[in-house]
Amino acid sequence: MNAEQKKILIVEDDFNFGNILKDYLILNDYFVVLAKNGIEGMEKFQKENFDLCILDVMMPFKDGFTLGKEIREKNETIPLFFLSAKTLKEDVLRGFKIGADDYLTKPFDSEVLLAKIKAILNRKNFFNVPESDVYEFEIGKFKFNSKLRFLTYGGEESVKLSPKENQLLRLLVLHVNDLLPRELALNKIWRDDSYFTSRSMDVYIAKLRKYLKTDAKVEILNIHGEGFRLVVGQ
Amino acid sequence: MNAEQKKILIVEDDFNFGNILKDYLILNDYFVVLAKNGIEGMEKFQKENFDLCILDVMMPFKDGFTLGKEIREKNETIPLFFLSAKTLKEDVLRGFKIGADDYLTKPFDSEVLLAKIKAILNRKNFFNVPESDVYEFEIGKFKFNSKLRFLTYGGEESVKLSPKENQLLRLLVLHVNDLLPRELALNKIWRDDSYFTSRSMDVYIAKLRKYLKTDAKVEILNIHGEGFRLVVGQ
DNA sequence: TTCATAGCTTAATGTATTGTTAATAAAGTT
DNA sequence: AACTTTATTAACAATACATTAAGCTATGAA
Repeated sequence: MNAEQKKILIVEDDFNFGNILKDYLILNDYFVVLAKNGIEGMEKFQKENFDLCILDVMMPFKDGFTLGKEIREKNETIPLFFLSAKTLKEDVLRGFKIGADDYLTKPFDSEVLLAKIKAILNRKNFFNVPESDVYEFEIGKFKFNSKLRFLTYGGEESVKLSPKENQLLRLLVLHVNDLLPRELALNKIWRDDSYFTSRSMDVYIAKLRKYLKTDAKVEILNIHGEGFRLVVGQ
Repeated sequence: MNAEQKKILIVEDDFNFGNILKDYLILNDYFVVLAKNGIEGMEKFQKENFDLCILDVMMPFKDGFTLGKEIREKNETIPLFFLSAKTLKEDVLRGFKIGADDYLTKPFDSEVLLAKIKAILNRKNFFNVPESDVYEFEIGKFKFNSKLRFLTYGGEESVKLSPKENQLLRLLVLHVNDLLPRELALNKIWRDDSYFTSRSMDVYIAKLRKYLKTDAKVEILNIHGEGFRLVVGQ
């Protein structure tokens, strides 16, 4: 996949239908992961960052509603589409109650689905952060390598960063002098924005501040209620 | 209205249908404004902050698509629902292209509409997104950044602004040297103009005056019974 | 398998920020 | 003068954040 492509997770137990849908979306330049059931769907959801989930409702082991609910608990913002042959009002209502962005009844028009996907993914929101392949950064007098996970000050005295420290610092650097919204970091790194992950993030901010305090010109500022901001003085 | 209610703008030329819809939503605890056509719809949209717009597609003078487009230009994130008797695929696609969040064909089930409204308004998606791309301003010798919520004087000595201070100053700046009607600020920021919110606004005016007094050429004047005016001397 | 440990989460505690309301004074209007 | 509107400061409660420490858990070495 290339960095600009949006990632879509499809969870669909009907092998044929799932693959047709997958191919159609790939043809339209999305990066698609297909899971065969709810269990697998949750696993794949946890493993990487998706921009959208399309869930079939009727599936063995774990149905789409249950899966959708679990995903919604982990991530309050990711768009969810339900697919179903059931056109019962109760089901539709249930879908929206879980926090669906749309409920499509089979058969549906693929062009309309595509339009809906586009509309929701092109919407301007701060979760649309382009991926980047860059992994070497300068932060004041520090050098930060996010691939090898270390931080050096003036060419020596290297600090090893843990995976989470590393990811957080990386996100901060990618937004230098600008706002890194709290929710963005939680969604990207923790894949879950609950009270506790938010506390956890605070702990990591404290750790990073400790590492960075050797250079007085480098600071992590808080913007109350919004997020953090890595400032590098000239 | 009370400040917790979500505000919905309905634009619908069919008087009966519009009123039924309005009453139904009011019954479900929304604050609703009904406009009879596209022109009036745009006027009302400009006056206060809505959380959602429901637009009928076929209307005289200005159709729903045109209005939707204009609203989208002003506000990239507000949820838009289109209502139409036309079920033509081309129309649906056109709606989504404009940036619709949903396209409902009449007749539709009111419970389903309600579920969709709830789902989209309870979503934590869009609240934090800056309303506009312009967020850097000069006020005399001050620099004001409404995205990062700070105010600097002569390049240093930065004052952090709280969300409310920030919104108020932003509105004042957007009306520099001109009247910012009290009512407008209350509707936009407090979403409610009662006695208490008005007192609250006075408190914020006092705070801003304190921040701005370093530059004698910058003043917030009161226009008795009308509102405030941010004056910047040459 | 057991053990040590790095890495992460949760708890505990303290501090800061924010927005509303109150209290009181001052200014403007009629 | 009587009334309304605005000014300013302060008290308060509700959140949000900061920091340190303690408690888990998965991983890999022995």
